[in-house]
Amino acid sequence: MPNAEPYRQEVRDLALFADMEDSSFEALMRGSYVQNFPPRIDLITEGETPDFLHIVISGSVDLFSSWNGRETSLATVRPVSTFILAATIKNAPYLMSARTLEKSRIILLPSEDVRAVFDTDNAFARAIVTELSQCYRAVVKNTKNLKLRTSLERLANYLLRQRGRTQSDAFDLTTEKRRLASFLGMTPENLSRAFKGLEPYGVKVTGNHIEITDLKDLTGFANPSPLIDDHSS
Amino acid sequence: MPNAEPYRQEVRDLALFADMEDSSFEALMRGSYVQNFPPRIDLITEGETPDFLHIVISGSVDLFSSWNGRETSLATVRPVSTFILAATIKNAPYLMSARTLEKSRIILLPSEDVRAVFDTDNAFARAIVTELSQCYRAVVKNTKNLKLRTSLERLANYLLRQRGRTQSDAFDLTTEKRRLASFLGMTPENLSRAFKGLEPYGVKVTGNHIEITDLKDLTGFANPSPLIDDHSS
DNA sequence: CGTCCTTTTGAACATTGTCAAACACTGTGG
DNA sequence: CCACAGTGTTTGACAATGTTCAAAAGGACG
Repeated sequence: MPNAEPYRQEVRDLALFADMEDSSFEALMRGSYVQNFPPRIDLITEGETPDFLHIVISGSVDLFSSWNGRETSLATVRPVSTFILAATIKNAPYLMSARTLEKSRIILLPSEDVRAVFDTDNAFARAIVTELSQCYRAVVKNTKNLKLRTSLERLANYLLRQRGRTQSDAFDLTTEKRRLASFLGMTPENLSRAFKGLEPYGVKVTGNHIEITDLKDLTGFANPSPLIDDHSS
Repeated sequence: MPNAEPYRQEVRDLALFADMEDSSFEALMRGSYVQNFPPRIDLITEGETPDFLHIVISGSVDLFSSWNGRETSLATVRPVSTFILAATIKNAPYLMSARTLEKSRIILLPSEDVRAVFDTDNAFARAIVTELSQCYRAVVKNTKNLKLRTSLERLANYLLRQRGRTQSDAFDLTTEKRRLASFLGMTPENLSRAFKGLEPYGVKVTGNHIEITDLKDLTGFANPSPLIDDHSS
């Protein structure tokens, strides 16, 4: 397997790796691999023990989970960022499965190396705290979103967030509707109807394309809150 | 306000504080307070900036959140453990509110002190990583519980978890049913009916008292998974 | 063009929430 | 000690929300 050397700088620029000692970073890169995956390839399966910390360089990855024949999408990982840090550090079984959504390039850092560097490099240990805090808070926000809102409200707020990301009232969904439905905690059928249900609030849907024609109205209905929808803090 | 000195050992024994330098621990204890709160007192409100890291010494605390006039219970904190660590470390607004459920004794460590010690004490920084990983994984499990299971299944698994905690087929609920409903993501009325719905699987309810008369049957229905229900790893 | 998959639509159904009322429990003050 | 208020719980009827199943429509791709 090819070494991850060509992507050294991209990795180094991630907040997680930016402040660590050069020697620690070298140690991590030494055992690293890059791999290219086609779409819809399973990368990890929940319940397994973490062999690698994964870094998405290009493409995108779906984190999902199954139980009793049901399946739900929990998050999408986009470049450049890592996933399953907590499992790697604790050396505990994955709680989520991961599969590529599209052709993706992924760096694999052996978990043992990550833990070894965590034990010796204090700056790295602190960067992990920052990263985990962020992840924790993101999941708490997601839980509030699920428990405090109806599916229609979740969709409305999702669209407002996309609007914020793209800085535009018209944009394309970056996600298959099927997966979006799962992510928002509903069935595809229900999502389809939810889009219709937002029409009165100024949402126009044409295939993948969304147009928000009455921002004030939609915002009034969605009532977004920084304590749920802000994805930066 | 009284200093937390009398509870020094209980705090020191927490995994979060066990490995840190003596001098760091002193620095934390120096600025600390203990306070006794009556039941149903608001301790913190979501959106505020974290002044203190809280440690529950006795009693219990409800973590909850509100939006648009709705409210949901997210967790219960029982002795001896801390809460809102992530907000304290990131110095970011609380995502949850907290109130005492019963008469409670709580230690308050000034957030600034906690962050200062985090910056200088490497063992403490690593202990925080362990704690945050655990919290993160707990919330992920909770999300899976919410998204993959019906309310009846969540209740069944909750009862099995209580059975595990008490090591007994007959036990009392430690929580008001009203709050349990909110925690499980349903209304009190729905919970009441859910208890009835579990009767066929060998669950007998008398007020607060639960008796599991057919463990095999209930387990068959609940189908618990370590990747959702195990609250230790 | 045909196949496969996603999306949409309709209808029936299941689950969950809402509202109102009755009931049970707790603690207070007369 | 009892009456009473206040709160939590249960029950019933109903409404809203969400799911399932089936089928049609639309797109992507070999």
